[in-house]
Amino acid sequence: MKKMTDYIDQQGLRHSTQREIIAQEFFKTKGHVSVEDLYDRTRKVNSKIGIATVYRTMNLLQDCGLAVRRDFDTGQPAFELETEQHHDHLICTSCGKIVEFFWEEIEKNQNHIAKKHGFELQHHKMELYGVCKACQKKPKSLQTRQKS
Amino acid sequence: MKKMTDYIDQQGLRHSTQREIIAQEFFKTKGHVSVEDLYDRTRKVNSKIGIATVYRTMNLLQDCGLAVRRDFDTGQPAFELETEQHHDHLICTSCGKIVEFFWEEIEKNQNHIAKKHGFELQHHKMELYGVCKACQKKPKSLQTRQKS
DNA sequence: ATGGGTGCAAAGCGTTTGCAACCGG
DNA sequence: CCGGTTGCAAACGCTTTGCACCCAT
Repeated sequence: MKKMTDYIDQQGLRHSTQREIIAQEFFKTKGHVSVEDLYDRTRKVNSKIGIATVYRTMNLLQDCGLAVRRDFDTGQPAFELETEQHHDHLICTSCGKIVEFFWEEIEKNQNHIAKKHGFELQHHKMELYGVCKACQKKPKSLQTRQKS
Repeated sequence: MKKMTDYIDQQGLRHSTQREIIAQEFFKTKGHVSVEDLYDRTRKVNSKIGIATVYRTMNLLQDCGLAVRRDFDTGQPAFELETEQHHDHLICTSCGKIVEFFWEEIEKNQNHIAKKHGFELQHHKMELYGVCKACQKKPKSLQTRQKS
């Protein structure tokens, strides 16, 4: 929160109630939020907030280094709090649940693979897709709800 | 090619010049093609082909198990020939070049990671982003052209 | 009072779809 | 001839933008 207000000041931007509400709702989130979710939740606080402002604020939060946008194969991007440590994700293809994990071997060896092919590595994306514990209990026929 | 005609017959679908042209152009591709590229190339063969037909044909090719759609963080999806062996990708963030690689450790251990979090693994996605050899020679300022 | 911020609606962009004409079997 | 296929344009879903109005500073 403070990081955002600092950024706003330092960039000569302005504070607004909308930004505060949206940021607050975003910080309240433990895991990952979609724009939709965030929009719905902010509307409960102030029903006049437009979706464009949610998009604009999320872009601002990314610029501050507070939010990261993740594009999983779920149809809609998810925002999470930026953390110091890189991590990857497990995504439930049934309910959309997202779990973070750290895999040391990847972090250690990704550079070798890149170098082997003449690439100078910048970053990577590792996503495991599967069915989470809770969804495994559902009948198979209800376990699908992927992007397409 | 034969696999497609077989599939068309067996599904009671029909053969058409458009499908043949598009499929042929797709098979001609060594690496990865975007819809745009494919559309441009098929138009050189028959300028009346519409983009909707390209989309429809690529969906058909996916249904036959001949094409795979890859959604990299490049802004536009790429289609590649379906292969027996799973592999992952290195993507040049400057020119968009795509290189395939196989990383045994990942294939072997991904299940452990998933199980550890209670997930039943279905598939994964591993992408390394960096700058390819050719692009490393360009001035740094020209090395970016990522999605956003 | 300035000029950035907001809401709304319109515009973008890539992809899909409805429909009438078309054509393969 | 029948029903799948095509091209075109319209519809879509998500995100961005233009603009007049609003409100921090």
